[in-house]
Amino acid sequence: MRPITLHDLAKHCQVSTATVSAVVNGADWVSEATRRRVQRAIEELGYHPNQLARGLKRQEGHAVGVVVSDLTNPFFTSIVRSLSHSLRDAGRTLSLCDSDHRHDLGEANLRMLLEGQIVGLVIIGDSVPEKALRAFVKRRANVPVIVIERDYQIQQVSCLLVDSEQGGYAATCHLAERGRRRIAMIAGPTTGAGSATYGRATRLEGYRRALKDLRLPFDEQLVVEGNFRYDSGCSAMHTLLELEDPPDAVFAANDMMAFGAMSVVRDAGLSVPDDVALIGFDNVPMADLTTPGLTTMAMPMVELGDAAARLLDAQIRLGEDHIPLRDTFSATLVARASTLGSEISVG
Amino acid sequence: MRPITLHDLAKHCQVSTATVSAVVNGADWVSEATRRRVQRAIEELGYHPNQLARGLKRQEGHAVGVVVSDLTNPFFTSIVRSLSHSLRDAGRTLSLCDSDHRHDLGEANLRMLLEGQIVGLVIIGDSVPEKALRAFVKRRANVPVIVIERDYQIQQVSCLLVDSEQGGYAATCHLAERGRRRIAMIAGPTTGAGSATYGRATRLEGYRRALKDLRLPFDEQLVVEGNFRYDSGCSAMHTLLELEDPPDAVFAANDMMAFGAMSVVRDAGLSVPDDVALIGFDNVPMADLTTPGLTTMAMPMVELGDAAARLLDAQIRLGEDHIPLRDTFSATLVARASTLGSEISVG
DNA sequence: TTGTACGCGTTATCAC
DNA sequence: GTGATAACGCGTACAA
Repeated sequence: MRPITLHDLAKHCQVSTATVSAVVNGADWVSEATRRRVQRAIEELGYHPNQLARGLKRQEGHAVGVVVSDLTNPFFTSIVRSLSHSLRDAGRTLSLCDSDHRHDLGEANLRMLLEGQIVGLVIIGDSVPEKALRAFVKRRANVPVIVIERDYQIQQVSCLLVDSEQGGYAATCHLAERGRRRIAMIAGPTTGAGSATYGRATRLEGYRRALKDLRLPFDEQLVVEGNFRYDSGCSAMHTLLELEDPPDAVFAANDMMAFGAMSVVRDAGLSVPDDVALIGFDNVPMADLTTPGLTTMAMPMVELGDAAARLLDAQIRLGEDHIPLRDTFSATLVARASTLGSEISVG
Repeated sequence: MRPITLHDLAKHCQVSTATVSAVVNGADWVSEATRRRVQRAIEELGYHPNQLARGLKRQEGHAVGVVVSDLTNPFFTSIVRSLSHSLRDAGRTLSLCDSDHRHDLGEANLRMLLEGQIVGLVIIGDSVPEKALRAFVKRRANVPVIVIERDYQIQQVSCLLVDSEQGGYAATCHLAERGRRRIAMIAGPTTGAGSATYGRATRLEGYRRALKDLRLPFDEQLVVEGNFRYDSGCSAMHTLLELEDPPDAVFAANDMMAFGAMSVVRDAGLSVPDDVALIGFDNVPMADLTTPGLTTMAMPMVELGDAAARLLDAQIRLGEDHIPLRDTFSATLVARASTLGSEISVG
C-alpha cells in the first residue's frame, strides 16, 4: 500500500495540491468549507506528510543530532532523555549516536549527521575531536552546536559546563561543617582519558581552596589519585587507612570511587560516618540506595538537559545569526547519611 | 556557504550529474580516468550527499526508529547502545524516542517516525499501545518491526523475549545446590504496570516448578509480593524475617528488590550469604559493586541487542516479503558472593 | 479564494 | 562510457 500523498488527497477532494498543503500547514487563506472537507479526507485516508520531501523543499531537516560518548553513563542518559522529550514537543526527531569513547567513531557519526541535514547538534562529553567539529561548523554555519561538559575553543559553538572547582569547594566545606578536621581527597586522574572532560581535575583545586579558607593545613599524604573507577576508590582508601594519622573524612571526586572507599571502611570494621565521613560527586541513582546513603555533589542533570533543549530551540529559530553561548552550572549538595549519620536527610 | 550539490560537482568536473552520481554510488560503468577526477573533486570541495533527496528518490529513508519506554533503565540503554553501533556500521541513522512510560507519548512518537519515512522500527519494553502499532504495520507493511521484551499479538511484528520461567527455575535450583532448603521468593506484581511486560509474573512459576522438581514443599508464607522497587524489597524481607521459621535463602524477582532485602538482612545483624543467601534478576551494573556482590540471573542484553540489529538488517534487506520472527532468549546465572560466600565468583 | 507550474538534490531510464 | 531528462513529494510564487 503506497503511502498517501498530497496529490492523492487533492484528487480525492477535487481541489489543488496547493490548497491541501495550505490546510496541512495551517495557512489562513483557506475557506472554512474546503478546510473541513480536506481535514476529513486527511483523517479518512490517513495522510502523513513526507518529511523527506518537506525537508528537501524547505532546505532544512527535522532532526537534531545528538552525539554521546557513552550512553550507559547515567549522567548522559538523563540529559538525552530530557532532550528527547522537548524535541518531541517541538515535532523534531532525535538522531542518536553513541561514539563509544572513540574519537574516530565520533567523527564518523558527525559525517552521518552532516549528510542527514540535521537542524541542530548536541554533543555530550568528550566524543568528538575538536578538528572534526571545526570542519562541521565551517560547513554548516547555520546549524547551532551545543556542547555539554566539554570545553571546545571554537567561536561558533555553545558550551554548557559544570563548575567543578566550586563543587569541590562546597563538598569540602560540608565535611568541615560536620566537625571534621582531617579531610582527605581521592582525586581524579590529572592526565589522560577523562581529564579532557571539563573540570574533572579541578575538583581538587576546590578542595585546596576550601582548606585554605577554613585554615586547615594541606597535607600531601591525604590526597590520593584514582581513575574514577570503583577499584581505584578501594585502593585509595586502603592507602589512607594505613596512614599513622588517618583522615576522619574523605571527599571522592566521583561517586564510584566513594562507593569503593565506603566498602573498604566498613570491611575495616569502621563506621561511616562515625569514624569516616564520606562524600562523592555526581549523584548517580545508586547513591540513594546504599547503606548508608551517600552524600554527594549532584550534577545538575535536569537543568543541563532543559537548558540545552531551550537554547537549541532558540538558536534554531534564530537560524544563521544565532549567538553562541557559554554558561556554567553549579553542582549542589545532596546530604545523606554518609555525612549526616542518622539525622534526617536533606535533598 | 550553501552545501555542495551533485550539480556543482558536475559543473566543476565538466561531466553530467548522472556520472557523478554513479561515482558516488560505486557504479561499475565509469571509466577509471573520470572516476578519479570526480573522486578528487569530491574531496576538494567536500561534497556530502543529501540524504533527504536520496531518500525521496529511492523511496526509503535512512533512519531506523527506536522507541524506548524509559531510557534511564540500564537494561534498555544497553540495547540501544548496541543497536546504535551496528546501525552506524550500516550507514543508518538512529531516531530515538523516549515514551516516558506513557502510551499516548509512545503513539505520538510512532506518528513522528511514520512521517520520517523510517526503514525499520524497534520497540523496547511496554511503550506503544497495541492498537497504534497495528495501525502502523498496516500503513507500512514493508517496514520490519521488532519488539523486545513485550509480546504483541500481531502477525507482522517480530518479538524477542526472555524466558522468565526458565530463569526463575534456574535461580531456585542454584539456591538449592548451595544447600538451601527453605527458599523464599520476593515476587513481582501480578497485575498493573509492569505485568504487561513479557514474563515478569512468570518468574514465580519457574520458582514453583523448581520446588516441585526438587521435592521441596511449597510454603505460601514464603512468597511475598513486591513492586520491583528497592523499598518493596525492604518491606518484603522484613516480613520474611519475622516468620517463626524464616528462610535461609531468598530469590527476588529483580535486582532492586534484592538490594533492599540485602540491606535489611544486614541491618538485622545477619550475614549474606551465611544466614540468608540472596539471588536477584537482571544483573544491573550495580550488582557487581555491592558487598557482597549480588548473585543474579543476567538478562541477555548484548545478545538481545545483537539479535535485534541482525534481524533488522536482514529484514530491511528482504523488504516487502520479510518473515516476522519470534524468538526466546535465556537468562543466565551470574554467581557472586551473595550465594557463594568467599569462594571465587563465577561469571 | 483557488489552481498552475516550477524547483529542491538525487537516482533511474533511456538514447547517444 | 556518457549525457539529457523525468520523476520522487512537497511548498510556494504567481496567475486567475
